Amino acid sequence: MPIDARGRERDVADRLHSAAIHLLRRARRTDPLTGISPAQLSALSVLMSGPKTLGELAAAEQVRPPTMSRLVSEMERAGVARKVTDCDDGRVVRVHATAKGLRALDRGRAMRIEATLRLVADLDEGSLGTLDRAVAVIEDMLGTRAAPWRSRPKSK
Amino acid sequence: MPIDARGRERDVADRLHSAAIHLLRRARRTDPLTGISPAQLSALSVLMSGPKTLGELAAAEQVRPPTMSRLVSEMERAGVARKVTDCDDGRVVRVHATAKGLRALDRGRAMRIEATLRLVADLDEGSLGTLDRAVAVIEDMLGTRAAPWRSRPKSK
DNA sequence: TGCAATTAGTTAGCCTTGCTAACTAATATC
DNA sequence: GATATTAGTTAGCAAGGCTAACTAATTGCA
Repeated sequence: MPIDARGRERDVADRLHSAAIHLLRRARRTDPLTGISPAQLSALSVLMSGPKTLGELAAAEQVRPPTMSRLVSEMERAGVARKVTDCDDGRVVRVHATAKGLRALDRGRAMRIEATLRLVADLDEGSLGTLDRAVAVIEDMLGTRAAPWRSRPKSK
Repeated sequence: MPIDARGRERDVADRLHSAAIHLLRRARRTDPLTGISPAQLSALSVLMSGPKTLGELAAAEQVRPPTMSRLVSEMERAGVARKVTDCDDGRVVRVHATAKGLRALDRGRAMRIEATLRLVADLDEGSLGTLDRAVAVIEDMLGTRAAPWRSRPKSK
């Protein structure tokens, strides 16, 4: 199918992309208050389901290994994560969230979500349901399950 | 209403936020191919509906004036935008997209959207409809109408 | 066994894009 | 005409992407 025949899909893709940009720009404004950076917070949320190797973490976060390497090093300096070299394979690094990290996640997450929450809180039940379903569609689409903080065990 | 009573809203806000992050990380991977940066592309899309002052542009893009000032200067250097000092008020700078800028927008936009489109294209009709409605909800929520490239004149 | 290939992660160095603080220049106000 | 105020800019910082090139560990095979 030629791509130009996909008017509807293109329109949705376009507006979805734009909406994501503006949503994040809005949410980002509260970041300086949390004491933990967005990228760290996102990585911590992945670690909540258990330790991950650096590579797994990079893949989950859809960034390159060097990016994750630096991020994790900063997280270790900040005391929110710990790097543990694997016993069996000396190359792999397992990254654990520390107790401090988990606490920071709770705090930071709450603050970051707050901005989005303030928007969402004004919606009627129908709109909320629409968003809910759409997010599920996106999660499936990307193969990323949103961070499994709730009753949503990570299967991947 | 205490914030902890908002379980549903919080869950949606949380996952929406996370979905937006991962969606953009995915789309961003094509950026190096476009020859134009994401921020420039987004700004150009705003300019498509006509010239804007630098301040208006900053507000539309939800960034601070210095950020937009630099971005526009780079866009001018790249030949995709032009700054014109207002005749009546020598302080204000009107930013215009150039023809080259509009062409770049078409090209760049196409490439960026392509990544999202590839995801969206596999959805069934129902999921697509869900996304469509959700995006409309988000646009209303943020007061941002997605860039009016299509049949969606900017009213604001 | 020992050496080559592969794999995981790191280091170095670059770029973009946010920000605040402090500035300039133009306008508005009194 | 002196003083606000307003629009934008400059300077300087930080986060967080990337690639290229490296180290160290493991695998695999001759």
